[in-house]
Amino acid sequence: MAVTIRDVARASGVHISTVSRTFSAPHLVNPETRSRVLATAEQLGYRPNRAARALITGRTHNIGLIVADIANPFFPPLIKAAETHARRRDYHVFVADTDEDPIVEAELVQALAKQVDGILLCSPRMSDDQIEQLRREVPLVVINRMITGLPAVVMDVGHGARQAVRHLLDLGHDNLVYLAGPRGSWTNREIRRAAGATARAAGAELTVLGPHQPVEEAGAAAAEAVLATGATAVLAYNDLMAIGLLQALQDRDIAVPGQISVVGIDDIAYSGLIRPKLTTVANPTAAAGRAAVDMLLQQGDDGATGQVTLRTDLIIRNSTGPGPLTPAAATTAEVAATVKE
Amino acid sequence: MAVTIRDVARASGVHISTVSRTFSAPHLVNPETRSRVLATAEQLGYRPNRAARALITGRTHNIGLIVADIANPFFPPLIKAAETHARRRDYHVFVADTDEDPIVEAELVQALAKQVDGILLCSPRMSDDQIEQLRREVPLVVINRMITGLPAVVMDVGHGARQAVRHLLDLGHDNLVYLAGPRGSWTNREIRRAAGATARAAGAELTVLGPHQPVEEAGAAAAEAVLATGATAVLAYNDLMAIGLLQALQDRDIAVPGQISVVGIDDIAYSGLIRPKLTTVANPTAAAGRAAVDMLLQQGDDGATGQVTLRTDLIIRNSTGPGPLTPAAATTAEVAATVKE
DNA sequence: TAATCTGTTGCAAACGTTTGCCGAATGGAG
DNA sequence: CTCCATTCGGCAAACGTTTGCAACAGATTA
Repeated sequence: MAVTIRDVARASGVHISTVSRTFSAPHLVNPETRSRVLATAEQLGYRPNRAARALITGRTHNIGLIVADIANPFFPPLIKAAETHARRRDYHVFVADTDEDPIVEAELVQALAKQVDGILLCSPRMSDDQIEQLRREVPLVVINRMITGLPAVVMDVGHGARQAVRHLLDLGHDNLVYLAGPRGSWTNREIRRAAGATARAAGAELTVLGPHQPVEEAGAAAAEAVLATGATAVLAYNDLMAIGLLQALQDRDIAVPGQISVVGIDDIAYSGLIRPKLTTVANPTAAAGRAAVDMLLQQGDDGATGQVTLRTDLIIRNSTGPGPLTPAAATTAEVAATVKE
Repeated sequence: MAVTIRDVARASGVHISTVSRTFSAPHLVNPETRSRVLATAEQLGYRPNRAARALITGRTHNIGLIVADIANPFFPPLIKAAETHARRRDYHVFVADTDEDPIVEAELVQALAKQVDGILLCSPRMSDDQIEQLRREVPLVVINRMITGLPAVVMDVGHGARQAVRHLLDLGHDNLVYLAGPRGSWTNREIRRAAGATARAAGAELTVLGPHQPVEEAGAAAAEAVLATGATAVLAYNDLMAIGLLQALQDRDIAVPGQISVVGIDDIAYSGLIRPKLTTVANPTAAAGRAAVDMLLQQGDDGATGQVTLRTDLIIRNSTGPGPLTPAAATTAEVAATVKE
């Protein structure tokens, strides 16, 4: 059915090995022969069979990308960047969705292992042990999680979280809530730690509510609990939860930022589109995707297991405002000016 | 390095063909032998090599999914549903992004062809001819485009567009704008035709502005042109453009729906989160993804090339309101009640 | 008792490539 | 004219499976 290397060889009067070399080691074949082979190949519509090639070379030229939830707007920009970047290097990308389930996660890595040259693991929910185990079956790069000895690309969410809390403190809030993300999330632990430390250092209170699934519904559902704490400012694990919370507060006629300030994390596409515009911590997800691909593809050469950290930054918009400790005159903008380091 | 069928055979004292059959045709091997083989396989951590299997069976158990823009919020729910559904049937999914470029699109199909059992083509921008050409190289299912003779899953956007226009007419608008989508989009043509016909039948005016890239920026950029037409209601190719327009109007202090009504299409996740909440046409994208996968996997059996049409429906929210022809008393809700067929 | 059938297993070819090895042809140096 | 180096292309084995065919044993039938 399909046209193979053998057809091209026959049609151009050379041995199949010459055809093979024309494609995989052109410098080893006479320019004249080469162009003749190339011509007939083109004419016959020949395309190398990657499966066959993979069988003998051991390199598939495919990579896997495993994320918790494709529909979570945090991921698509990362997926897009990784795919485009990989393709530019002649790699194709399997994308798979674990639905936030660590078991599915592990199964997926194993199922994909034989079919790819490596796997990008985004925000994995597995245990460190499990991940280290899997790393022995297939090259891995972890995104958004730090595991010693494992190549990783992380966003320095701690930095962003500190900025966010300091921003709230400067605005005159001293009773804060952290709306926690899913169990098993490294990012969640980092934020929690950074936010907690920053609040404590300033003598402010920070209540942790959670864990929650990182979705709107969870943010909305947490509204009652948030109000019950009496806090005047909330930092959410991600924008989705922050937006859910915003909606729920709006439904209860609670003014944001008038009565409560809300900060998200991620800066997903539409956090600037809702009203009030969401103050949030911007993550360079596209850059992370590209960096992870590069890391994965270089991994074969030397066993160097770098860890790249990308900077995150607070973006002050309209969902945060003065708290109870602020002189009434101070505006958000004035206070915002002081937070810049 | 990796453990192969041969290792399992040696370790369990049988021929490799018996091991192979244990996995691919269990009924052909003695239950006793089978369990012994299974046990050693498990113990050795054997996993069949899909590339090798593909080489001889011709079936890769992979499918390709090609979309115009992963980061466009219309696609992720479709991708997610398709991937999950495919995996449940033991298929893995390559996802690729064409960046709205028909040339990249064609290249991708060819590059993926040898590596998959079929390809899902989402909202392709290629010409019909090109697609029919490619269909000869690899099984194809087209999503969001109707081409005679080709298996397809389409959303009946015409239906939704008619509903939307009728809704606007009923509200008392008689000067409408259609903010067109990208050149080469079947969906765009369908909407345009349906909206045009419906408006014309009612003696209303419908100006078409475009083509545009299906992104927010394009919607925002079109604001001036929209105002210049003097229209009081706008139907946009998709929610993204509608939202962009909404923002731009807001920036110019033009009230929505007070002065201009806006309708989107797609009902992406956040069209209900922005203010005013966007009136839009809901597309069953997840169902489309699943249907397309089913279609692709059944295609091998009989050459039956079905075409599935999924229903779309207008969702009335707050971005549409009474137009110049409406008695001041009529409220959106009242008018809305009349549009239901 | 012989013939036939059924169930289980081994044998070997095949899938489409890549690649180490070897021989042939060519060309320049001595 | 001989020798050596270099360039080029063919040969065949290998990658990890699947699968048609044949062999064999035991059971069933005539």
